[in-house]
Amino acid sequence: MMSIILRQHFEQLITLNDAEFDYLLSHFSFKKVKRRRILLERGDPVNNDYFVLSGCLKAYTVNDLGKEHILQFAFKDWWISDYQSYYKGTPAQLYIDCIDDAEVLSLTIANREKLCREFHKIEYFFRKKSNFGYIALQNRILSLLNNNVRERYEQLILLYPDLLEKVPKQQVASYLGITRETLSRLTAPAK
Amino acid sequence: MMSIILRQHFEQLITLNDAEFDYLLSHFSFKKVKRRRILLERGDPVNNDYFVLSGCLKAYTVNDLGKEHILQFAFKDWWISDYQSYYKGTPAQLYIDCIDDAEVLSLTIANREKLCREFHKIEYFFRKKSNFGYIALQNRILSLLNNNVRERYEQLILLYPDLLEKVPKQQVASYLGITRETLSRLTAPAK
DNA sequence: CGCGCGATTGAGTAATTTCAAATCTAGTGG
DNA sequence: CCACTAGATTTGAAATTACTCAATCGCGCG
Repeated sequence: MMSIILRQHFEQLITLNDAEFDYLLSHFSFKKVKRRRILLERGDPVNNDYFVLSGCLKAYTVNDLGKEHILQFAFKDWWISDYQSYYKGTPAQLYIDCIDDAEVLSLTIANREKLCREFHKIEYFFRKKSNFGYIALQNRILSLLNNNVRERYEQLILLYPDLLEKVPKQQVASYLGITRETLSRLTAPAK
Repeated sequence: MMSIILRQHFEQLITLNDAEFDYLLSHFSFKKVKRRRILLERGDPVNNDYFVLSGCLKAYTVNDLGKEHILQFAFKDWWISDYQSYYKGTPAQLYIDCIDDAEVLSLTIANREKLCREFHKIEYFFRKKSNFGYIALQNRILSLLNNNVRERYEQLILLYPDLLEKVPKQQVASYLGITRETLSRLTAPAK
């Protein structure tokens, strides 16, 4: 079953015996999502954090002018949600769409907290995951502050070499905070 | 003593009796830092996470052209470090300077992990802190992606109304990812 | 075949940076 | 108390970068 992906994911940081993993898994629910389906819309209650088994998703905002800005992508082994609203119980600020047919395991905030209470090592796991996430976001901020558009693009491709195969260029542009035209000119042959 | 600040900080999320708090506190060391002193330089080993009791610090990078980009400020009740290097044990990428005479409590990574191992509720505390930090960084990224310079500035002042009293404007500009000249023109009387 | 989406290209425009110089301010020493 | 200085801020003008708008191209899917 696909749940082996979740188990391996947890076992990168902690060890679980079969009974523990089964118990853990029982707190998730499995879901298939089709390409272009919307998983979450602004204003919705944010009931779940999604662990991606396969496929590809994006979380983004839409501004007054209707422009999308992508906060994160999520592929196999990644988590995605509107965390602000998930943790605080407020309505979603973000949208989450399926870019490519996906399978996810969703975890409610209540179940997450329950697991953390019941198992010290799961609390440890999520602390570490959050630490790594924090570091990744700091690096993204530094990249936005320090680097020009070309450098940001090159760093991104270095970090995720197969991103362009998974995601349309205009969405990469949106993630970088530039227009699709500017990205297109970046990758165009040096005039 | 100043340590009451630390206790209240922890007690926002968990409860500690006197013995527990004393034990916790014994894992920190107190330090005074003078204005303009450098607490951490690129290449240093990152031994500590700093909890600020008073004063003001900044964490920043310096690029090839010698330009500073401020990743975070830290005032009373905040934590500051080069987390990537702190958690991974690699040499510092960031600088940390004292903007205003400060008192801090420092916590080594070994002591942090020890406390988390020994007290489930401290693990809980740091998980929650990391979650909140993650959310704050996501919001900063969204602000960088979604908003123009004026909007970013206005949001920042809304979020930290007394920032300008604590920090020179050029450092606010550096935090926003713009030049001091641009910030100056923002705040200039509408021509 | 044709539609729709994504990507590219060109031209003009807007925002921000760069560089240079002038001004202001707080703290220091005489 | 005043003059001096270093740091911080402001202002101006030119250069650069990215954006907007518009048109075109390409391609896969139904």
